[in-house]
Amino acid sequence: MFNQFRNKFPLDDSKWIEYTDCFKRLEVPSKTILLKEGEISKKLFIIEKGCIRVWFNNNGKDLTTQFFFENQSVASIESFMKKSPSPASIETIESSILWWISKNDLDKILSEIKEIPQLRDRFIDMIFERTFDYMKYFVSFIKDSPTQRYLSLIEERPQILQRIPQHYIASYLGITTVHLSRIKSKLLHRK
Amino acid sequence: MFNQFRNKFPLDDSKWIEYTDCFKRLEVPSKTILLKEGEISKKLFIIEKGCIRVWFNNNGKDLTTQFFFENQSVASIESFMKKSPSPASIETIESSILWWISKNDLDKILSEIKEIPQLRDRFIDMIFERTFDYMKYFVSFIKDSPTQRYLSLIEERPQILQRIPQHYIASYLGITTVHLSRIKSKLLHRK
DNA sequence: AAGATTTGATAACAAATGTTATCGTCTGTG
DNA sequence: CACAGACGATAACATTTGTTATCAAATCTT
Repeated sequence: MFNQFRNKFPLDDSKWIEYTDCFKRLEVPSKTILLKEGEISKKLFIIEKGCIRVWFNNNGKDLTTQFFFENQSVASIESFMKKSPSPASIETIESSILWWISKNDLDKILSEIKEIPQLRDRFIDMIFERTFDYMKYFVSFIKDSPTQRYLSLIEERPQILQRIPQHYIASYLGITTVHLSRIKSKLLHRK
Repeated sequence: MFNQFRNKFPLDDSKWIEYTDCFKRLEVPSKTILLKEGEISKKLFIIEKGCIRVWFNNNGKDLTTQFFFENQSVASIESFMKKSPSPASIETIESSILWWISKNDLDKILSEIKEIPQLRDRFIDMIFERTFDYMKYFVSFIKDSPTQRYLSLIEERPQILQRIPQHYIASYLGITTVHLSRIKSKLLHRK
């Protein structure tokens, strides 16, 4: 699982083994809740196989804000960094194989690798990228109609359309399943 | 203008003078465009007096995403950091007194102060805070109705209600001025 | 102070989106 | 194989929000 990263990091072997030993394997069925809204996020997950969504509960309706697939890492970042209650839940969509690391272990690793300047800068860049991603989401949500957002999904993240059940996609687009059905049917008949 | 920060930074006097000399004063009337959509952001502004909005042009309609007041700093961050065309414009709302620093000068200062660990960590924290702010905006937009968003504005940022013309507020809430009028009138008559 | 511009309210109508209910299909499980 | 539950389409109706137009008040300019 981690060998793909092995030669990207200038660490000696003993450190490398110490770090990778911090990760534990976890196999779970679909619809497993990995973090519940209100809890404090103490684990960072990496997906070996499967997919995961992050969602908010709003008066019983759920609102999905992100999907994650193989090789991506998932946590409720704000909760994870600040030890505050998570505003969102994290849940598997398919049955999945995951690896997780505790916040304690990750903190230790991060404080050590921050001394390596190129990794430190890389880390800062990553945080910026995350910020810019949120900006993009935000702007698209308030600028574009649901139809436009659906079309961009088709263009930019076809994997979502293929693997994710439609009611989660509707929730991701911020609309009801009924409305998503209407959008699809309109697009079909116009062609 | 900068003396309020003087004792927060462990810099010797010559460095302090060198750094503050990088800032230039600028006095502008209202509705001055400081950065145009599509341009590359090369200046970071700090507001001594006045207020500023950041907005996107979407098919002629504008969509305001942020307001800034006294003592806040403003730039199209993504454009500023990555030297990419800015997706947003920056414009004064009131006539304003500003201080600005060029990206070159700021980069020089940042690379120097990053060597001071506590400032470096502070800088990383600031970036995280910015990320969390965007998350909050984003979530509120997709979770709450315009009426709820308007009520939160009253609660959390009354300054905006007092100083900002209503059509910019409507644009900030993602609705038309007509609809904002309706919301206000409904709230009034219900009380 | 007169006229122009900006700002905000309101009404009438149109378009987008939500709600509820029904039905058919698919899929997994016993 | 049968059946329950999940998933998706569609219709009818309700609600929200946008569009266009008009008017009044406030503010700015000269």
